[in-house]
Amino acid sequence: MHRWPLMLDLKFFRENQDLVRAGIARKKFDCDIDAVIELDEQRRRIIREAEEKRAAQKAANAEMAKLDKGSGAFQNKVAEMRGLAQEVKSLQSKQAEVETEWEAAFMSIPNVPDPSVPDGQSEDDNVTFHTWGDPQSVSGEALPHYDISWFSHYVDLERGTKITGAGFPVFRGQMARLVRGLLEFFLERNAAAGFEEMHPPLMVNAASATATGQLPDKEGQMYFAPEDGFYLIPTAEVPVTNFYRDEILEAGQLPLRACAYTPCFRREAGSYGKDVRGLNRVHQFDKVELVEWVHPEESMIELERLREHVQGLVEALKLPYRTLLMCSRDIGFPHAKQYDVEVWAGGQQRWLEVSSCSCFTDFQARRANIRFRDESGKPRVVHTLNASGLAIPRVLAAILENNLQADGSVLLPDALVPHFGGDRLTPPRS
RNA sequence: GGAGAGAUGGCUGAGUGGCCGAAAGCGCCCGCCUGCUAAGUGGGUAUACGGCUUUAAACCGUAUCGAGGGUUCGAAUCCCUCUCUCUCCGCCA
Repeated sequence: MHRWPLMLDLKFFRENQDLVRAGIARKKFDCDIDAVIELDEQRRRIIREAEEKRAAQKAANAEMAKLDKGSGAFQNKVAEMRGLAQEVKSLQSKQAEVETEWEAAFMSIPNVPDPSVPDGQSEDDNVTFHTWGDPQSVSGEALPHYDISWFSHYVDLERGTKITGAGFPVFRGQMARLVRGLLEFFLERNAAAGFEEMHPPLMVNAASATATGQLPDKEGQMYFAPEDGFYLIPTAEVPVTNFYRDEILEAGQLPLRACAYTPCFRREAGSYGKDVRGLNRVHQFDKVELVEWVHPEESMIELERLREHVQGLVEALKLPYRTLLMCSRDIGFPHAKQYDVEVWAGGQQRWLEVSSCSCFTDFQARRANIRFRDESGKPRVVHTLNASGLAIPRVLAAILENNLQADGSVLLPDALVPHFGGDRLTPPRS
């Protein structure tokens, strides 16, 4: 009686419980698969019963349609059908109840990791997949960005705290321009690579957040406006992926590629005191995001392409980086496979994550009900991918740290010069 | 925020309590016909879930006429709530 999204391939799930179980066991999420299976059985039992009664009711209705309404036979039939009508009603409400319960249980099941994802217990088990540039080659002047004398002038965290709260920086003057230049650089480079630029809403409803997997997994990490039931987006992935929610695309349209610049809002609950200095972790930041909708058979190849594209962005900025293949316990709830790209921040002498390139296989597309017509004309669920391209604050941090000159200026990579309108950021006057 | 109008299949658009999953037209697909094209002509043309089946197809059943709830033996059709769209007014970047 209800239409619910195709959350998982039900049949696959039922018939390959062991695979699903084994896959999920490699991840870090708790979920009760037995409960889901039990609820599914219960659900199907009730559906069958309710539908049988309903079919009987409909058959009787068809007969009654042919009877004279004033006749005794008609009146008898009405009396006879009263009981059945009650049964149908109560079965249907029971069905709705079980389905709601089952759906909630189902939504808590994470995606299964791809076989190529290495086992691992923590971030220490992530595999270094690729490196580029020499971390030791950075400027001898390197300082943590937050220790650069003029940093608090250009990135005013104190006033941001006054205006809003901790973790809401105000970028000023040349730094604001540099942020804008970076965004422009990323957007243009992505557009040149075939990503359609989008400018989406910054707030989303619960259905959208559920489709991409933020709900129910990350409920506490999003800012929420209860009056309207809207969530501030933690990434443009959410509104952009939902662009095609509940749609059936044509096979010829795939792959679809989009990019979007948006501010991102993250409560970062539970990470207090961890990496929070300067720009390392803030509650609002700018990011250009890449999203793709692809044919299921191409998603893993596309992930590699996407990763290479993202690496190209970092290379254009001349920032040493490494790409990690994330291990099973370090990939996210909706992820099948994930690479993180981390740039070297020479002042802090540490790696900063600036992009996460992910393949969600059909996990998000099922929840979002995004399908395409395959060669035979049958609807099939697409695969989605996304990547940051790139997140601004940490890129900024690395540029500041790695390119700091003795006179306090920061030399900018050639690629940014036309977007910034100069080849270096200079200390503020006075 | 106030007043009014509306929401039906890929599209247009009928349908105001009883075989309505839904007329008709358009589009699309398959066939026929036709020097070619156009026209004509016959048929077909949703999705999901459940059942059956080794799988799939076929088949059977159920649901879906913006969403949710109600009335009724029976709802696209009646009632309530909500959402959205359009028009007018107000407010406002």
